[in-house]
Amino acid sequence: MRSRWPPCRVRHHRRCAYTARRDRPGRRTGACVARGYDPHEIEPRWQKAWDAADLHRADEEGDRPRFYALHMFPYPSGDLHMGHAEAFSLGDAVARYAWARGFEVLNPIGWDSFGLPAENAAIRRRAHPAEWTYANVETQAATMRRMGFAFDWSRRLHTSDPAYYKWTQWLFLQLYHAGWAYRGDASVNWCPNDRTVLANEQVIDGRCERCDAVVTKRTLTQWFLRITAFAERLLDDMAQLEAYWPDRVLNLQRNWIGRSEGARIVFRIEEADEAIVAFTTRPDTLFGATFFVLAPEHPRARALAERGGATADFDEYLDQVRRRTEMERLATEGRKDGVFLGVHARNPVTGERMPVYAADYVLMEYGTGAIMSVPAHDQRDLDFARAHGLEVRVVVQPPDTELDAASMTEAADGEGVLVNSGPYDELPWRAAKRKITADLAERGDGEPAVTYRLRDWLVSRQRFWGAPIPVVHCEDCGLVPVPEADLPVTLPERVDLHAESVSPLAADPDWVRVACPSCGQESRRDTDTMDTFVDSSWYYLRYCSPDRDDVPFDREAVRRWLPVDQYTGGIEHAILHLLYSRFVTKALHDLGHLDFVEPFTRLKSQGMVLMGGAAMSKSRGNLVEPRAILDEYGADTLRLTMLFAGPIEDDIDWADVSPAGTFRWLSRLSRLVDEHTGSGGTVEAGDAAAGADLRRATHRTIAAVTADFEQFKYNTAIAKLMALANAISDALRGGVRGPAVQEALDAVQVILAPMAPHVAEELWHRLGHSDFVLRAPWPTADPALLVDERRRIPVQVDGRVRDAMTLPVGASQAQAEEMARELANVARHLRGRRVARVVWVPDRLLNFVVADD
RNA sequence: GCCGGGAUGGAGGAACAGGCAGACUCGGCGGACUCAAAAUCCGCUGCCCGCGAGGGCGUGGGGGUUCGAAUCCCCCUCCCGGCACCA
Repeated sequence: MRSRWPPCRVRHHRRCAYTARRDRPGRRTGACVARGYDPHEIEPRWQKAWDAADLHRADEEGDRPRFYALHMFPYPSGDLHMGHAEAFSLGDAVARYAWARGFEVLNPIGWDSFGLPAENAAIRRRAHPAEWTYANVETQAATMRRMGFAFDWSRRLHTSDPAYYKWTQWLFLQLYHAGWAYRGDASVNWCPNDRTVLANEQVIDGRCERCDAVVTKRTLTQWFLRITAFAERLLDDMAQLEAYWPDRVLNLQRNWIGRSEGARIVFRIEEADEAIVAFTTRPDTLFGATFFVLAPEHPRARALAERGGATADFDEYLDQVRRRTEMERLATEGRKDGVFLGVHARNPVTGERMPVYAADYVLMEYGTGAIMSVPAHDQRDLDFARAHGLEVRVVVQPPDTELDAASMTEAADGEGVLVNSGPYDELPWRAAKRKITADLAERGDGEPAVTYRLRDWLVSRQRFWGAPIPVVHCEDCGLVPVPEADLPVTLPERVDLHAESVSPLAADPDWVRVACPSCGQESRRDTDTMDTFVDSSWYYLRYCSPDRDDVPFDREAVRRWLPVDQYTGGIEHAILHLLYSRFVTKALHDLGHLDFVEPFTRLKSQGMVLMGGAAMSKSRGNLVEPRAILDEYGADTLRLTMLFAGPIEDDIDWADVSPAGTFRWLSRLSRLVDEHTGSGGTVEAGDAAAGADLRRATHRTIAAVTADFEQFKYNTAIAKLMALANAISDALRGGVRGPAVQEALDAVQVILAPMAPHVAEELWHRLGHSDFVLRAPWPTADPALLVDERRRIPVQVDGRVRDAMTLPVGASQAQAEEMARELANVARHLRGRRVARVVWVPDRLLNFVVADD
């Protein structure tokens, strides 16, 4: 059907909403009818030009200062989502700003391309995981190019490439040789659905982080990395991150590491010639310990039960406990169960015999797996004592309440003064802690100790799509690491992912069979692959020299670029990825491979992108995809909308923002430039004072916006650019022409370029420049233009603003008062009242304080 | 329970370091242009009283410090994030 409207005359893309509207009249129109602003023409054109000039390649030579801008690399699960769009918009703004500030910038990109989703997709599609993975990588790469991100594509990497995971395996062997990778039995988290073990960090509320299945415990022999050996340094080195990382992230890591100070105390078992060590943070309550509890999995528990004649009870309890899921275990909180082992531990200070129990409220993984129980001062112990009829004895008297041991239901776990504690009576609890610990140490019955909540990092995965653990199991030689020369241990090209009983690699006998590197006899490869967080724990090093096949990273290049100057990424990686990377960096440092101990000097985390208050998802029907926005408005609008929405660390609700509004502004800016360049000549035809006002506005904006960029406050930076654009518009309307306008528009483009690079580039060229805007130096504010000649001073009477006056800067109080008293409204409020005092804040405010008498 | 962060117009948010609360944007209302619509441009837009000049109230609630508090102090409510049978 032929439209009765004339066709849009403006040269623009067919997706322009004007056209779309004619085709589909019911459709709510976007703003895309702007004369002169056609992102669908501008954006590809400049992307091509940048590529042709190799503009974003990081130069290894040259003597400009270097800046490593890194954004967390994506996992290729389909196309980029809105979260990626925001995150990379931030990362790209950081990188482009660094360029403008004169740095040589490294802004690389790659993919975290190993992982379980590829395997699940492969099972559904009966294809190799690589197929799905690399197809998604290409999709994401294409969208990134449309977004116009200034990546150095020549350094692109994928963790699933053998050329990369060869060095992930090298890293594993480095840790192994240093004794920081070990195989151990442990009660581990097992996801029955994904049929693999999980790291502690991947279990959320007793469920699998990935698939939400209820996690159970299994005792298996697995590979661990000894991150706990670095716990103290992971805490201590936060000192150097404090000013540069979000407090929130450091706080999360501190919580996660969970350092607690206390003592290890030795308790001798009455009926056996042995001693069990317990960890406590409250050695001051030792006189109140009335029983003793072991974790059911404690290595000595069964032997003690045997000695106490409680074997049957113990076995039954252990069996019951083992069948519990984590969730069931937690559900027993408050109604403690456990079993008496028939033996007694001697309290080293009171000499009393304390019954020994096994109960699963004591965890084998924490402390020593054994505790002294002080029911009066620990809620869990009190619950247990009440359930089992055990004695409660108050030994720390809190300052404000009277405790009754017989009836108390809430343990007093706070401060107080010692009672019922022999020689320690009347000591404040903190002093008693130190004293009792010291006395025990002197007698050999204990020592000060620190325990961490952090566990060693479980890295074995019984999955296919990951880096194989480069170890051979030989009957004679035991564990034999694969020699470095034989790396990488590559994945088999064909794989059956449907094997139910064993992991995919174990199901491939040809792959498993290998000659022992040590003795040559037929042996078996380790069939586990590594947690993908191992892959991502060192990728920032690989970007320095991604093509080297003889070393994981070129030491000189690492020296040139690292540590990362500015790392950006999602808060969801506050613990896992960031903690692992910090650990690996420290380990490689200690092994002499790096000369720094923290990989990321500065960190900024962006918030999430929501839609209607909820996470976007296809099933929820609130999914907005970057491509849709790109199609309608282009990359600059999408990027700028994200950055304008609010502080970058806050969540964005897409329902609250307006890409149409952003698009309108870019169109307006574009028209402003055209209006200026078409206004003819560079003659200052306008009012000289108005021109000077515009120049002051320009320089004030430069100064303020620069401060904003330094603090990642892009939302306010954009607001200030908008305000300057309004000022330019007013100036043009007021007849101002020429250099003042040119200067203002130039500044806007250079400042806008990190956030909306295509339109800034286009307008920069329309303004008469021939080189790329990326090569233009960041504008500097002229201090002389930051000072006002006159200022508007509010006048208050008794703290309430009654009027305002304009005074020259530096005016005296006398001048100000004189002028203020003549203001009609001020005079009115002062009439008949006595001025008791005048507050004069030079160049800011005048306040008459009146006395009513 | 412990640790951390919040609460400002209809919405997102702004306010250096205690000094005109609400920048900038979205939305809304009115006007110009148009046969009409879109787009564009101009103006208004915290609430209440008032024709107006102007006045009162106002940054989750209550108290305090101060000439002056969104901002500092104390108490409280609610929201978000993390940790949590961790001895």
